[in-house]
Amino acid sequence: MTGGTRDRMVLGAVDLIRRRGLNATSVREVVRHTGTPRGSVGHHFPRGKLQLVEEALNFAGTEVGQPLAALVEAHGVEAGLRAFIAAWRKVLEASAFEAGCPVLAVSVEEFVADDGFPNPEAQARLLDIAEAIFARWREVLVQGLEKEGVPTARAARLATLVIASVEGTVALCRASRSADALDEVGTELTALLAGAIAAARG
Amino acid sequence: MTGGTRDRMVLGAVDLIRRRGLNATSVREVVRHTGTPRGSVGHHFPRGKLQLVEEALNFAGTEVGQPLAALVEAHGVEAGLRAFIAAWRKVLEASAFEAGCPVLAVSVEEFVADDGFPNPEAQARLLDIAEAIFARWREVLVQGLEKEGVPTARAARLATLVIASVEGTVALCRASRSADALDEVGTELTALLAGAIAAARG
DNA sequence: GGTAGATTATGCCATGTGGCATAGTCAATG
DNA sequence: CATTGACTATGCCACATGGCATAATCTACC
Repeated sequence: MTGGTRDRMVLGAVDLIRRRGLNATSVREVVRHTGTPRGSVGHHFPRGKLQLVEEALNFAGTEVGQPLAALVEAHGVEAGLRAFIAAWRKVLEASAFEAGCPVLAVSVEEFVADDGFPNPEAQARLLDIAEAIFARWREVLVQGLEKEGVPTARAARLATLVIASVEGTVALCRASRSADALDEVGTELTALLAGAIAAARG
Repeated sequence: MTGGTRDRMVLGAVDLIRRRGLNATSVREVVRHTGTPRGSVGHHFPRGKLQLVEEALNFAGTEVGQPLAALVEAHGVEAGLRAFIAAWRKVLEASAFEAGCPVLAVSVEEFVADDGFPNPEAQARLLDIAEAIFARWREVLVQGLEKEGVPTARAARLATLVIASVEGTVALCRASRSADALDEVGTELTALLAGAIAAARG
């Protein structure tokens, strides 16, 4: 099933949105980039570009969230944080700092339809998806922290901080074309979580 | 001098990039949006859209950095952090969570020229500017922290964390159309800085 | 008043875009 | 082997975009 035209299109959309952002990613470019038949777009995605982007977002969200959840479950939040950061470093370095997080990209842009106008409904759909993805990632961390004894309110704040700061750091790294910021943020977040867990135990 | 055509264009570009992002912001839209003469674009910005965007970025960067530096200088890092967060909350709430940080937007997109192709040189110029802006903001915090006795290395890490997490949080807030994440992150960052300063004193 | 330079008005161009319609191809099934 | 439905090929549309060229208009300043 993988390798089908449809999947290649979704994958290609993820990759292009990662690099160029939402509006700079054209359906035609996805098609060129993936060597996929142009005429099949309307067949596989009857709702057009919006549907393609929605599926790309959900795919990317799961691709990150699934392993994260498994790792936190198996080895705890701290291991999860390390893996989360390591995964983003890999995305950055493997692309010479040209690729980032597609969910962030969508959160920061406004979807402009083919008529050149923003479409409030479409925009709301995309933001709903982005919000849900971030929420899922966050929830994984919240539960991991609670499992370590961190009180709910604190766990919630820390989880938000982790997601927000890592996403922000990935953007900073793209701007500076360097992973240094990831190291700095990783160090502080690691210590912060360790401290919160230690405090919960004491 | 303020209110001139040129300045209105730069201001308009800042506002549109804030909301729509880099590539969804067209020069023509800036012109429409500001009631500014279309024919003057080439006159005031001979290097075209790229130049407009460059100036918009630098303007936005200074608009944030200047007050931040003044506040940190006058009342310390913790006051600076509070103001930094409050400023972003204002941007978010005043726009119904439709506006964010233009520097972040540029960091996350790839500039695509009018021929439909990305231009490596142009992209590098924009990233250089974004990097410099983030670096300036960060430097303000670093110096503020050092002034409170926080060791250089730690101050650097904390400053990066603050910039990255607030930028990330603004994006999260756009996705969730709520300022809740800003509260959570603000609480944690405030405590973190206070702790680092207290530790430096003790 | 007139003249030079800065500013604006307006139209054109090549090109890209998303969506669609029509027609063609292919594979599985009867 | 024929037929049916999924998939693909290709061209077209209306529209937007950035840049430019030419002409008109303002605005000092002499």
